[in-house]
Amino acid sequence: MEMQQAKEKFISTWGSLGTLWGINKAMAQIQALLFVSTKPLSTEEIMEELKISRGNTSMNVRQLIDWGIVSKELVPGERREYFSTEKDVQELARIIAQERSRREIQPVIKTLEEVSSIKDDGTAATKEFIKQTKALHDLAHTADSMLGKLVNQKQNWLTKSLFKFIK
Amino acid sequence: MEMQQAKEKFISTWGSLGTLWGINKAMAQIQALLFVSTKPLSTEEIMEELKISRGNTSMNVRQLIDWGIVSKELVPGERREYFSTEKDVQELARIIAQERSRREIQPVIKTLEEVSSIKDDGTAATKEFIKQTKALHDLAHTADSMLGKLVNQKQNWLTKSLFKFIK
DNA sequence: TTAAACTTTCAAAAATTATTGAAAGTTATT
DNA sequence: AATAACTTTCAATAATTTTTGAAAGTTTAA
Repeated sequence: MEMQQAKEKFISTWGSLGTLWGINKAMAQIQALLFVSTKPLSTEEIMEELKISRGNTSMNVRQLIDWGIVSKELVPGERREYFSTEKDVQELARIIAQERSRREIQPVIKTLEEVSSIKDDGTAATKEFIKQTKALHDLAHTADSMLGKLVNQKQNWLTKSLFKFIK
Repeated sequence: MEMQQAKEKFISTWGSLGTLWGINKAMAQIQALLFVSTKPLSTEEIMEELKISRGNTSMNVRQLIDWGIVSKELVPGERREYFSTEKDVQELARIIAQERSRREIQPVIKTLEEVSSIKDDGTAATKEFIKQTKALHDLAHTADSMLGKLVNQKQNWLTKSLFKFIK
């Protein structure tokens, strides 16, 4: 495979994987592009490479910044803004896990807590509802704490935890 | 909060959470409905409760069966089919993790392996590309193996691994 | 202060994804 | 074999999400 072809394949695969970590295609592709770039890129260059509009580029870059995985680079003497992404995969994974937890998992845990706390009126239906939503709440809470622990270990968290697990 | 209200809130929250585990709203809602039901439900009952069409119900139930989290229950002497979902949250989580890995993560790992194996032509761009995609491949591979290990522990896998980790 | 170089916003359009409902298919019963 | 009771399929439609592009906004420099 040629470099150009490999690059396109990588960007497109990473883009379609966006759903896995809850972001849209363009956002994931911009991140992918920056991730394999040797230097920060301008809006113009991103538009050009990915064949997307200025508006789309602007909005998605802003979102990536909001997620904390892309930052502005100011080149002295240059007017335009350049962007680069976190290059360390472990750090990247940490940030993504942390953000997904905060944005999606935690609100759901709150809802589960709420609905599992309704008054038990003694009917089988209510008993089942409380039992099952409580179980889900416990699981979600446990999984989220685990993620939290992992995520707070800056260095080699994944490898370390895998090692501990296998042991 | 009243039972009916709590149930609706639970089903709707679980439905919107569908994206988190990569399935659509109706599919997640059907699963949620079955999850808190005291008995298996027929297509008719699902349609009624969720206000969705017969076709939609049929297709999504079939997909849930395909995922391995819903099964047909045959009631003796009855013509119609009844459906129920896996009621154990840990088992449910295991199945979901396993399926997502198989359907989405593993194909991506394969692509990462492929694109990171291109010939190094000595340019900085190619070197960076290989380095970064290799790092991503390693991370994805490690994370997926970890998931695999967890997922193969039938009993209390999450709690166990959390315990080990904290230790 | 004005103009140039850039970024952001957002309503409209396009693309994608989900849903419907009726027809076709299947299975069990008489 | 015919009918009834169900399930599945799929083309059409609806809903949702993404993308565009041009106008508005901002910043820097002359």
